[in-house]
Amino acid sequence: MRKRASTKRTNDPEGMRNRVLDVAARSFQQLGVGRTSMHDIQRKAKVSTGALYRHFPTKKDLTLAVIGERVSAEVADTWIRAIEDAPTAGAGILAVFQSTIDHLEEAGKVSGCPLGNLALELASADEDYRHALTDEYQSWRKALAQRLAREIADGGASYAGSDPEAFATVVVALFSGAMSIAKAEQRPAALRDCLLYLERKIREP
Amino acid sequence: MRKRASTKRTNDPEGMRNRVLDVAARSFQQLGVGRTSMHDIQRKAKVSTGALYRHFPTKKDLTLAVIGERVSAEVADTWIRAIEDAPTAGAGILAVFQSTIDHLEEAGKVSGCPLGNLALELASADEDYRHALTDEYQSWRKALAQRLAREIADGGASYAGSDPEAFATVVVALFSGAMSIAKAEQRPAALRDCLLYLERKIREP
Amino acid sequence: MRKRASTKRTNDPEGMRNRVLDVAARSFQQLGVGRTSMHDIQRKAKVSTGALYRHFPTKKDLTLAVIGERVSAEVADTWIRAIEDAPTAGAGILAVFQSTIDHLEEAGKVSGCPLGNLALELASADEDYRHALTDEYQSWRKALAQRLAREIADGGASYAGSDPEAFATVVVALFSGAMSIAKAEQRPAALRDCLLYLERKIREP
Amino acid sequence: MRKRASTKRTNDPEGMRNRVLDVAARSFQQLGVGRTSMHDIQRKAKVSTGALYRHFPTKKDLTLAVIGERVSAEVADTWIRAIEDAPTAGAGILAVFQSTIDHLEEAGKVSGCPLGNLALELASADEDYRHALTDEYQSWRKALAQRLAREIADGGASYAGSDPEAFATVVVALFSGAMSIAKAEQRPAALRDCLLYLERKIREP
DNA sequence: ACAGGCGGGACTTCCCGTTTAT
DNA sequence: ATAAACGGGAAGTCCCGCCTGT
Repeated sequence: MRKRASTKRTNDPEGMRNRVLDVAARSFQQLGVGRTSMHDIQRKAKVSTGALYRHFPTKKDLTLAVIGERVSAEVADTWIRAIEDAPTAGAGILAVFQSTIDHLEEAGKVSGCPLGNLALELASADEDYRHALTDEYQSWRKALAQRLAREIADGGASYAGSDPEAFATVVVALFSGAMSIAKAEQRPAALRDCLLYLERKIREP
Repeated sequence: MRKRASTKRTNDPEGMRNRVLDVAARSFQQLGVGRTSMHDIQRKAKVSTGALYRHFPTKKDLTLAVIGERVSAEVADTWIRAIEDAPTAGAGILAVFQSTIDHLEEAGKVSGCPLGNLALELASADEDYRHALTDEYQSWRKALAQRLAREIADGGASYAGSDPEAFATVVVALFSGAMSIAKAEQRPAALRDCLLYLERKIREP
Repeated sequence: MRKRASTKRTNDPEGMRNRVLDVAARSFQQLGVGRTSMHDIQRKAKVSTGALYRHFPTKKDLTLAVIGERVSAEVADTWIRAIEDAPTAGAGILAVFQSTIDHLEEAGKVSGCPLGNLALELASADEDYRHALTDEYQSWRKALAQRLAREIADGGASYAGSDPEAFATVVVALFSGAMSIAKAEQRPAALRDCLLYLERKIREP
Repeated sequence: MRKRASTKRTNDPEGMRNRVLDVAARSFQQLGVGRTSMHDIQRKAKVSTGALYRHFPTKKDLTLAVIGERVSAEVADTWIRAIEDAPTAGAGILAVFQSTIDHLEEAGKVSGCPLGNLALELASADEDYRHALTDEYQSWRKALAQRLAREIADGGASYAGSDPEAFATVVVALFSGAMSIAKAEQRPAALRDCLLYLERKIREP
């Protein structure tokens, strides 16, 4: 009862895995996990069912891999490195808001914060998702808080008060929330309002 | 204790409609729209298929009704009335954060902001949803901004700067974002951090 | 985790079932059962997985339905009616051979005898298939044998000897075997040889 | 009883090849090519994957080898030699039918004609298969036709008419077709009917 | 008005033929 | 030469939103 069709095949597990993760990350970001079917991923990544399920036995496995390998990297690239490379924590924060606004305007549409999207969609679904997502939030806030703490110790960053952790949370919440509103409205106005507010607080505390 | 002069018919269209909306709103909030099935709603609201579809011909109709009638009311109850009834806008904002934290601790679990949940899930799915949701965000910010504007005109609310609209957005973003984090972490710590920050800014500007 | 997409739908169980059977019968005949996938059938019949499996829970169910409703009808149309309508059994037999050859030449390819194809492929796979297939062979031979018996009783059809059953089997075997060879060779030469032989036997016994 | 002067290596390439062909031929005959997996063959022939693929890089190669070396030999043994060794072509034909019936009754099951089975399964799949299979049919008919031609030239075999080629085809078709029916019915009745018919035609033309 | 039928499609399991690391 | 990994794809289960005969 089997069909045999012989076309040449090449084994490239690493490339295959990456292709799937890329496609999945992109679709999860734009449509959400629920609206992305495994079949869509197969088609867009040009991967067969067998190959897909060899690397990611369930959709959950794939989703967790996207969170741990792609969303995580995106948070690191967008926020953590930016914060660390900036002259001051405050300058880094403002820079990220500004560059996010620029990107959104270029793109012409707002698909939201990769981490925030998944957090809202998956947090109530499953403990494993929740843990993976809190880990990402933790890294994000920790990177911010550590930089702030250093500056506070050096007598700077007075806008953050004496509690760098709390202020890090405020920044993360502000960004996540503004992104939610921006996504609903499909325009970055909310982000711009928050940037304005932060500029005032950071530059003239 | 007396029997009401009621008709023979056991039907109660209005009551049924409300029952369905209640069940749906609750489930949408806790599981999301996608994970809530019409069958579940039927069962929990004790309504038959035909009766349900008489009132809400499609799931989309039901969802829009939940947004326009239930989520809207929740935003009004939780934020708009609280802001208007409080002695000052600032006090109102702090009170809402505080009471939200109290509620979450009582409930022992965090299902997130009703509006934020739906916004993230539905915004990218359909224009009709998006419009209904932005309307809610607008009302929320507008109520805040108007109160702030009044106080600024009276020489108060200096923490809000000169732009009440922008500060309103900041508050909404802060609340939404903190709720996202709180939902992911299943604890209201992020809200508490934000409350702390706001207290400092509002009380000693 | 569900996607909802609303496109209009129409319920037509009967039409759907027939569309599937048509497509399946055609593909089973041309490619064989084993080389026809349920997915192929879905695509060609423009039927969704759910709809397909509602009508035919397994591939076996579909295959048995094709045998009992389509192959059966084809045998009836091609052989049984032709035999009954012909002036004599012999004339009928020759006519079927001739018209088969004509059809094959027109088509330019030989996909074999619908019943024979399935018989060879499925007989060793499963008892249920076997029974369904033998039933068809029986009807075919029975129709031939009865016609022959009538003519023998009337003093005709001397070429068939005194045993109409055995001669019916010979005709069926001759046709099936010639079709096998014709399919392998992709030309109707074998059928023509058999027709020649039968003509000689029937016309000048 | 003496030990053979053999090499250290336990390998026996020729023997392995034969073992594989035997196992494959047997399984192809009983289950068909499609229902026979390379893994089954490996296991039954006690050969490792690599060893198998050294001799037969693809399943197609193996299948063609089975056709060209095993099926071919079976046709030669069963029909061609029998025809040549018999006192007359007619006697040979009858003998083959008879011995086939005897074998089937002994075996208690009917797996069909090795050539016919493969022909039906593979003819429509691939040109290479088709050619290999038509070659076998050709040899079979040719052997029959040549013997008949000799006898006709000697004034015998009047039952075959003047066209030995056509009658050879009739015999082959009759055998193949009867085998199909016998396989479907799992009893050699159809073959017996055909034998009866042929006896009458050949003995008392 | 209602229960059950219908069509839609997502997800997963299974196994097969082939390739590759060892 | 061997066993394990790999990519391909068929078959099936499940449930959902919607429609319809009674």
